[in-house]
Amino acid sequence: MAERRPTVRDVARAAGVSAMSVSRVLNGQPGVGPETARRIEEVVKALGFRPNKLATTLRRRRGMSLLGMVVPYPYTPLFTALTVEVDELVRDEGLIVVTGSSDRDVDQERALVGAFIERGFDGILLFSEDADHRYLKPELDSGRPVIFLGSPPVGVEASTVLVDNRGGTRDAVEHLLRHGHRRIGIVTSLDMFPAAERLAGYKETLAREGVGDDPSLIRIGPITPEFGQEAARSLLEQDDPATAIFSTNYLLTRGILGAIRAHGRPVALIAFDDFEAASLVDPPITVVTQDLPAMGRHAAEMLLSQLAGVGERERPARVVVPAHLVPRGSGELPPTS
Amino acid sequence: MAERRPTVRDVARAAGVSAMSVSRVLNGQPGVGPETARRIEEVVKALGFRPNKLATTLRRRRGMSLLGMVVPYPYTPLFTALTVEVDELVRDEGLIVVTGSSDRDVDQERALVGAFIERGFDGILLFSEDADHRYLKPELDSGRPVIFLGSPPVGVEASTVLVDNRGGTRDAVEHLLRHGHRRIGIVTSLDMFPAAERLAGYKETLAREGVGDDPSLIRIGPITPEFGQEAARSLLEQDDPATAIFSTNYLLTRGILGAIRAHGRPVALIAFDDFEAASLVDPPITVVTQDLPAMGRHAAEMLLSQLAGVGERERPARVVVPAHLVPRGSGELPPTS
DNA sequence: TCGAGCAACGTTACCGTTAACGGTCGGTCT
DNA sequence: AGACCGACCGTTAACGGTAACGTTGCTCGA
Repeated sequence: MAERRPTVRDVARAAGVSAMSVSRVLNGQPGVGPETARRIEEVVKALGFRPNKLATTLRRRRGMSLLGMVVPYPYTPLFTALTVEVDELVRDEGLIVVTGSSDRDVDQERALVGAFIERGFDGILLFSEDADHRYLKPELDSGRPVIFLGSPPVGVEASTVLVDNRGGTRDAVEHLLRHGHRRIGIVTSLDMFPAAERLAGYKETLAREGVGDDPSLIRIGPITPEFGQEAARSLLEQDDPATAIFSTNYLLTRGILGAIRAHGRPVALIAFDDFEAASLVDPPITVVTQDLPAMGRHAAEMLLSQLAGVGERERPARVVVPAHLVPRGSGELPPTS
Repeated sequence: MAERRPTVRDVARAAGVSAMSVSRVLNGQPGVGPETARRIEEVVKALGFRPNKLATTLRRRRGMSLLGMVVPYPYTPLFTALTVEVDELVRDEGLIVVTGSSDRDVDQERALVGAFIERGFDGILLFSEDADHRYLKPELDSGRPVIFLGSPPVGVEASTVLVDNRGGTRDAVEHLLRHGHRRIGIVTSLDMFPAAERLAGYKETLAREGVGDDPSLIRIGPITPEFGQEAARSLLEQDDPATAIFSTNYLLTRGILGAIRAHGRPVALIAFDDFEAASLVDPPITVVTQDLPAMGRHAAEMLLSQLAGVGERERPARVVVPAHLVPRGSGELPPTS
């Protein structure tokens, strides 16, 4: 019952040396004779000694070997793919990646970030929906890596990996134009940086192509399937309806799919962000995907580089990864109304 | 640059008291006069002091306030729903839930569990695919809660939340029989406890209903979409083919859906585990769902109860939550061949 | 008036590890 | 021979917080 785990002192006593020699052997430091080292290693094995990471981290002021990823909603394929990618790249350094969800709640997001910091996490990957990150300034100054993913930090400087939201949107809109559409509806929200960027890309592209944006084709609301459904329904049923829909978010897309099905006739659709069901439904959904492996690679690189250069704070980096159009069927439908 | 965060001692000095009084105020312990407490609280706020959880945990020997969930593959809806449920139930206790994936690798699973333990996680939620858990005995003896989800521990005793795999399978098979099927194929694997249970339930039910199981209707292989696809294809194209398919796992289901589509004609299908695309495809997929909120509730209860009764080890509990058949269309198709 | 009792603190020590520093000892160089 | 060196190892004191225990001073009853 409730046995204590052995400590360096226990090992030291059993081996007839000081705790310091044990520590040296464990960390591969010089200054211990081969015979002594051998004896210590034997005792370590015999007692099943494992160093206490809390104590080590407390003493060394770093080294929990934990990376925390904060995502706004529970683990969609998007975040998952990224986590997996980062995980593979940092595993060699002995780093563990864990994920927590803020559930789209800013307070919860801050609480989670704070929890990670308090607990000595070595770095944080942050898909933030917060509109102010100044509370992170002390941490950033202290040199702890916080990498922003998807949207840039507000009020502080930090390394960031963004997606080419405008470019991806431009490709989608041009794709629809090329297939004969002139009335392209967009369903989006404004409270997230990516969504706002995508709306901007939509307007830009239509303007550049001489189509002009019609307010009656724009639906802005909460990021929920319910809003997506209602928005798509009204786009399709209004006077002078949309012949194609561009969705800026997966949750909206889910609602839009329901509306299109209820509508009866197929409607052209391009959705930002790939999702598993996209190729299972009929017709398969044309999507704009973010280059997640690239995002993960950059994020991992930034993290490792900042962890290596302890103390001295690096100049924050910022990269933008491309977004790719993946034609699958739904985006190639001609106008029908 | 690289400023240190304030410590209790800094606070104490600034407030003109001892570190211990600060500690008492922070933990709501008695023994500090109201005026002194007020002054301390002011200084705490002014310095932005936040206690160092590592130091606290090291001293108190518990209290990282972290729960780790280990899942075999990255965050499918199944695990996600459970995490969310647990998260809500333990949040009041100040506990944070994070998730890590073993990526279906037993070594990785053990490494992750070990990492959580070393880092002072207060409890572990384990969706294990390991065939031996004796390595956890010391931890269980020490009183740290490890809750097994989905499959029971092997070689040790620990609290467990299981799903009624046999019951759910029975409902599915009976459902298909009721719709006129006599040749019901099953696609499954054996290396996981739930899959084995589901196969057993399948055989049991067929036997009880006087149909008898035909080896040519059983496909056992790795849990991958590729195998699912190949298995379904052969089930549908062999002599005396299956008229209905029962899938025991989501990854298999994905492959099976592809095979059915390639097959051309609709085929009755019931899949274990719900998934998002299930209601988006045509026809919508009839599934057997696990009662995840109930699982989460039980798991959280077990955890909290074990955390409350520190030291003394509780008798391991075991509960089985029901599985429900959700008819959506694909399971109600009649035999066609 | 003494001291029992308690509130309000401070001191010490410890959690487990390691950085910084010191000491010892055998050997080399001049 | 004495100075000097480096390899090996131990001692001390942190890291940040708090349990356990002391200390102080005050109140209040006998």
